[in-house]
Amino acid sequence: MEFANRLKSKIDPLASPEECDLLLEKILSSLDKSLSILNLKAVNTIRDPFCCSKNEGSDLDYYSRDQGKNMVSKKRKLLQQWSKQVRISGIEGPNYDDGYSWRKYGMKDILRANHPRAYYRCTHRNTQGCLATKQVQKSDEDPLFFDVTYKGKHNCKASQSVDISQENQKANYNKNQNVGNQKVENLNIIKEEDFPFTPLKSESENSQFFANSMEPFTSPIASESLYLSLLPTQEEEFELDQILQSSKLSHIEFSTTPTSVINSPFCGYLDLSVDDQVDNIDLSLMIDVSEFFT
DNA sequence: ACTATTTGACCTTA
DNA sequence: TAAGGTCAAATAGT
Repeated sequence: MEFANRLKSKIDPLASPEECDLLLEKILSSLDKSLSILNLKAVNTIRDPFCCSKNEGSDLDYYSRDQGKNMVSKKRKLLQQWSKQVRISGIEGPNYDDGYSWRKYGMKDILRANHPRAYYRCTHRNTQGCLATKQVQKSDEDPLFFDVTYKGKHNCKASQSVDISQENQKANYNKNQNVGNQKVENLNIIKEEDFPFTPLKSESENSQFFANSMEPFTSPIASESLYLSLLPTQEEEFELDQILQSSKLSHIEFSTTPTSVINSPFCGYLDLSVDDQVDNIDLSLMIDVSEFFT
């Protein structure tokens, strides 16, 4: 606001274009940072339990075909549903390993979407009756991103075939070795709404999260690492709140809505494991988001 | 031979 | 009725 007011006062024939450009740049930078702070707050709004439990247990009339093609009225329970967005820039593409084995059973062009949606079900559906499914669709905004929607929980025993702690070790090794871009499998989960599976121990210990789409926050280090289940721990969330509620920030007011945040391409987590990234945020900004988007 | 994927047809849902 | 979701025969891969 301050920069904008300054710019406003400069709009006269005497103001130099360079001066105005500088102020414009500062305003744009502030907007970026503001959105980053909103992303932090989105962590809490996205994880509102209601958003994931609303479908659970609700009965719905439907008709299913029996062997004789007769239509039979039945009740069914809608499966619990989760969604997350995955950024993939490596060779794995949408077939990245999330620890479960999936069988592709369909592909569909979606209206007003540039990329088809792929349908997967758990490999153990027939053998163990596991009803978990997932849908994968390349993002329209950024071809490096995939929207993944999980439906139903795994009840199969043969799941989680991948030792994720080993994967994390490998990722940390790559990070420490400062491996270049070539031939490194990159997988960044940048948005997650209640991961459908019980996080493994190594995941909660290593939980790291970072903002997506915000170039200043997509560090080269993070983009070369493998992250799985990036929800912040309770301690980290508490830490976030502490930062946001510190004296420096006591005047900040957030007025976001979950929907707008979730739909924002900037929605994501900030990687708290990289301290200087947090330092990059100018937390002294005052934001009233309701005015921000009107 | 067995398993996984592709893809057009069919079914369900709103 | 259109769009999304699933089925299953054909095909590909091992």
